[in-house]
Amino acid sequence: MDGKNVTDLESEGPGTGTLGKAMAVLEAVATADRPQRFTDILQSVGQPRGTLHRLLGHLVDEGLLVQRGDLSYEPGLRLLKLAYRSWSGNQFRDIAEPHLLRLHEMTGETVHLGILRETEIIYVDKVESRQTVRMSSQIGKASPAYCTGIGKAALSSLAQGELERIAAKTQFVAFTERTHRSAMSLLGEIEEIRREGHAFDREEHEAEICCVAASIVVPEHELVAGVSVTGPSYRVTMTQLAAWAADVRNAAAKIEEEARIRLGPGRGGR
Amino acid sequence: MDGKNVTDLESEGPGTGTLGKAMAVLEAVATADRPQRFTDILQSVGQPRGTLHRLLGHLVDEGLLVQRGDLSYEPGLRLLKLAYRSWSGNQFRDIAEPHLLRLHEMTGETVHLGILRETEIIYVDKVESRQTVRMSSQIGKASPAYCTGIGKAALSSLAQGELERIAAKTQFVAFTERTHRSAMSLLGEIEEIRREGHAFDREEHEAEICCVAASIVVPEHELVAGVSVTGPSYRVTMTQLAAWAADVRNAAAKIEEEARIRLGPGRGGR
DNA sequence: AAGCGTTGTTCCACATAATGGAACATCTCC
DNA sequence: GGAGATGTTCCATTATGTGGAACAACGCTT
Repeated sequence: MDGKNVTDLESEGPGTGTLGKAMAVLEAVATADRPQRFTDILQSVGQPRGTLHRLLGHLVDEGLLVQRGDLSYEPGLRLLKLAYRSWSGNQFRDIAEPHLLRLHEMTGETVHLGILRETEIIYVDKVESRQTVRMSSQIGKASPAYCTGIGKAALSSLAQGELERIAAKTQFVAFTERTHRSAMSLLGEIEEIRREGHAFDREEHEAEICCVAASIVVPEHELVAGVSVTGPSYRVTMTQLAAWAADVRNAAAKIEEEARIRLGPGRGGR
Repeated sequence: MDGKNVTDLESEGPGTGTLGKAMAVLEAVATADRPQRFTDILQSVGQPRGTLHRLLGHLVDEGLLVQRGDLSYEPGLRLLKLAYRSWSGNQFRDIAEPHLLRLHEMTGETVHLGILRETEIIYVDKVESRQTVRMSSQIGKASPAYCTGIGKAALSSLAQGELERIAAKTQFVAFTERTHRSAMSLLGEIEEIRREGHAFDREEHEAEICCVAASIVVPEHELVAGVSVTGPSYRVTMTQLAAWAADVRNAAAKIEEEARIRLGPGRGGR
């Protein structure tokens, strides 16, 4: 029927049928940083006008999207409701929490917990400098794995084949001067990270922001994640970060150990 | 094809096609408070086995659900990613924030901001007693409108017809002794709330918890919401709540005014 | 260890529901 | 008031999802 859906944009690919298309549209709108108009979406998702129109209609009916007065689309409230339990019921986060707090007390800087999902890191928790900010603006945020500390740490703990698959799938965008520009460059650093046991982000994703990170792996649950301590370069030197590396590795190890125990045998009985 | 999907569980109803069924499944899993097994879902969503099986397969492929080792299903991380912008890009929340903070400073108790979505209130922000808790456990949570302060305040600002439609759709569950048990009972209180301009929750949803709330309405954006101040009964008496009512109404009015201005003309040009 | 119930998975003829090209509105800026 | 966008509707075509029923894989009990 369609000659194009064979190509993989970034999603899993073929067999997902109608739902896959709907989700691609949803993701296009949710990922964009401003309300998307019909034509915008038309371009990001390569679908015929008629189809897209109906798809959007359904998404709005379902409350997944909201159409504003100027006809542009925004993510709807229902998403928040649905996500609620994927966060609040997240045992892994619960387990990690005290360790994150401890790490924050030791360093005084922002601590992140993120989970690897293909080429992305999704942040599931954050402890930051005691501020009035309540829901941290980062929860649920997705960042590319190849240019973040947690991302690289997580990648480094994958089997080589898996790592290469993901590296091949990654789109290298030069966020800053120091961002990796190729899979080769990334794979090189991963080697080093494997030896050291921790990863640095030297202003590779955002200028003036750097971090140390270590990975957390729970194979029984196909869970690959990481913790990091992040700070602004003007306050946190690389030497300082290096000094924290052991603590970060330590925290990661503790979380990993506890998760293995408390999350149970998992899909071992598959 | 199917003789049952005509009945409305709680979702919009018919014309949403395949996507609608998928979302019903997703919602069933996300709403349940523990991992759902195939058979559990089979019962909550009235779909034939074959259909449900494929549906679940697709949802897992898309990352919306995760299948665990014991074959049970949980909400997936992708939901968190998708919800991210429905929260972080939410202008209304941004606008309300300073007012919530002020209200919190005045009262010292927990302040909520919630938006009405049919029969439910979805909490989009929360300011609580300065604790170490970071992401408030409430963001994205959905509670029934008929037994919460914000819910009743929001309902009271609807046109009578709309109110009755929603009341008719509501399932009255007796959470506590004081929970409304019928639409009639609810409609009665709504009358009163309209006169007063604010609503109380007298331990109707959770024992030992009560609140005062006032509604926020931005018709241009089809937005019906509310703010509340909540506290445990042992510390916050009804007299105390009544004393705060004016402040709550005031904050609501301020938010409403600012939202009208800053959110722009909205769908007026429809 | 055989038997039975429960739970999850696969198959396939069938028709519903998605498809997408093209014509029709509607708005916007010269 | 016309030319170029941008959004909406229509409808014959068939791919896609449907769901009954048979099958497989447990986990209990006898």
